[in-house]
Amino acid sequence: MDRSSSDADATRSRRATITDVAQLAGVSRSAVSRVFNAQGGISAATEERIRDAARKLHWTPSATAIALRSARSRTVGLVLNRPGVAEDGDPELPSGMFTGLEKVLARHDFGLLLHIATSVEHEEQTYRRLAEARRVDGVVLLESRVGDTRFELVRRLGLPAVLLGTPWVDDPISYIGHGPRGAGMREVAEHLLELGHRSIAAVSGPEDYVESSHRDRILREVLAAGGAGLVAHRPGPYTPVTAAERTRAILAQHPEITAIVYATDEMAIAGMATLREHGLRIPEDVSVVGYNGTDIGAWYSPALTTVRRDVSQRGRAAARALLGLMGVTVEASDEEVVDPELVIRASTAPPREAATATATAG
Amino acid sequence: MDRSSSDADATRSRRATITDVAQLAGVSRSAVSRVFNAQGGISAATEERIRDAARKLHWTPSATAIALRSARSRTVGLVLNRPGVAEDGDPELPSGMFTGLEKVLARHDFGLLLHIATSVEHEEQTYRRLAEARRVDGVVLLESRVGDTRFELVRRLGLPAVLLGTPWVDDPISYIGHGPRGAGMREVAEHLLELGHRSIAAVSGPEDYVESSHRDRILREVLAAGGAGLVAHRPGPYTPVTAAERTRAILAQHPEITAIVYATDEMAIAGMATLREHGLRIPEDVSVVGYNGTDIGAWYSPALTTVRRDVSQRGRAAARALLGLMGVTVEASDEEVVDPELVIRASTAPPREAATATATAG
DNA sequence: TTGAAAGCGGTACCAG
DNA sequence: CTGGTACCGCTTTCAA
Repeated sequence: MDRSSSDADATRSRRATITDVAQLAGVSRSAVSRVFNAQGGISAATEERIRDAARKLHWTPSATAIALRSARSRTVGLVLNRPGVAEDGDPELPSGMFTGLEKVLARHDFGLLLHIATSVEHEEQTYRRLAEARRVDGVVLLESRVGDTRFELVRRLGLPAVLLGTPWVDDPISYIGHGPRGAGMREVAEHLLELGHRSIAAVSGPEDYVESSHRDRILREVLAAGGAGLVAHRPGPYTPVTAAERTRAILAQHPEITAIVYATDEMAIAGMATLREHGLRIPEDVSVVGYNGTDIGAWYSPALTTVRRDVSQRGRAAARALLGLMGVTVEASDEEVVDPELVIRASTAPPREAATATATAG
Repeated sequence: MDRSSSDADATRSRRATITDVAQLAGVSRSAVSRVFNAQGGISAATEERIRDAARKLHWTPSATAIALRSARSRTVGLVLNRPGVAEDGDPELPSGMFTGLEKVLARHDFGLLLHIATSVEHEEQTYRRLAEARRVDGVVLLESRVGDTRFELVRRLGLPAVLLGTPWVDDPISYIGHGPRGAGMREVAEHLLELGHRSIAAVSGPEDYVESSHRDRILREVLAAGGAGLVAHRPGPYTPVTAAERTRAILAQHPEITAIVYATDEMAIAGMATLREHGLRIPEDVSVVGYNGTDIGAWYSPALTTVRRDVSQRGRAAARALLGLMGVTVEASDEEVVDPELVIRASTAPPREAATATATAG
């Protein structure tokens, strides 16, 4: 009873269309359409018949037909730019962000179309294609870059867009910025200053990433104001391998540093491994701070001091903003924008000098 | 020259349609269609004019119109089932898999529609919606479960599907299985046996996940054949917190164990933290093995012994299989299916007893 | 080699 | 309150 029947069903029985429903209910297609678009003007009895028919036929309006008719696909595009994927790297996806985005989009019956690009050109090419083929009604832009040409591009394409980050120049694009507080770096700097660190290094993200350079700037400013210095600053891609390499370079040139701030938790972990290879203990010899990332750092030993940010919340905010731009009425959100939070764990401690000084003083 | 012109362009100039192109080229719409579908039967001169016109108008066929006309959306759906997302957990996305999938799909001009469900019911509901609204031409099923009802569901929905995993029962569904070799667990078991371990525990994934139970079974079998025992076996969700909890339970009940095999690298890291809390050294007192995951384990100290699997390759294979099912001719792939590979690092070593025995014997 | 016309599955305007 | 009908943008016979 099973082997062939299901196959046959799938092949034979054409899916029901609005016409089938109308016929079964004995009404016109317009009537069916009205019922399912809550336009009113249909008698209760008729509506009942129509809904019955639809239920019986398992009918749901075709998203494609609606898309054609309304010139809206109810889909949002997201292009992840991951250079290096070509070489089979397995880049981490910003998972929290996805869940945040998807949650809000799904609630409004929007889909999320994911693409992965391997270069800036490839990325822009992808937006262009998505827009021209009208596959999406809008896009979420990730990773704000210095010199970013995407705002201009999406505008030319007539594509509503929201940037998850802060634009590098004053630009009318909608964005979910990193907030006024320096994305948590102020707290990091203050924490290190309080502990007594004066020679600090940063292994940061790509130089042309707005957020990365913003974080560096805040770090540098607050440290300077506190009488300390960012003695070394090594930008680079967000990869553990780079972090290890940068850490080695810093140790070679600035053996005096007592703390290193990494751009991600993964990089911090790779950095700690490198520090250990050099016979340095954490946090006794060098304090280490991570950022964001998974909470895997909590399990590391020593547990990693880091900055936690609610990326999922940011994703939701971006989705709401984008829906608004696309003309969808979104429920007003009472959601607070939460500031990044410094999570102090065991990888930061007073530097040896300070500890000694204190001991001597005491 | 810019402030208003671009805005106006976006608002005013309706996007070009095939009719515009036809008019500009002085031909019929059919002619344009033929040119862009490589159907031949158009003189070189005409084709040239048509292409010129299209270029001038920046015209690209509308994906929605094509979708309606052809009854295919050129989109593949992927529903991630992440219970717990509701509570703001940030589940890791299987990134490598996505890049693998996307790469192949994009090459064939297919999009990847991502959804996130928070329960099995929600997940099935999502497939149903996607199918009924004809938003996708097929779906990729993740995480094969015991008692899985999705195969039956997608069949009923007439939705081509490929399971990334092995079905729990003999089922006609297409799938990219975990291979005959026990997904690398045979190697893990042999490695531990060779080192001399005899009392081994497993902190594995959810009991109703086919792959998890398969891995457990292989582990148990190979260990038994080698005269060792899987003395403790604690399934649970793939989370570090669970891993820590399970590790504590194992230590309490089976202090004699000398090695623990974890379901993921993240879990292994949490487990190692727990072992340390109990004053145990790794690998001197307890050997630890992870699985898959990011390569963050390489930077852990001690570097984590794990099983590496090319998930991106599996993603590509799934995409090719699915495209095939949907009637797309995919280039024959010369890609070898690579077996999971045991990566021996520093977290595994001979157990103390064995080490002593050897020393005594030597 | 090319054009005309009939849809694909809906929506919305206009009558009645 | 309900039905008829002209599209949305493209593909595909069928004729010419």
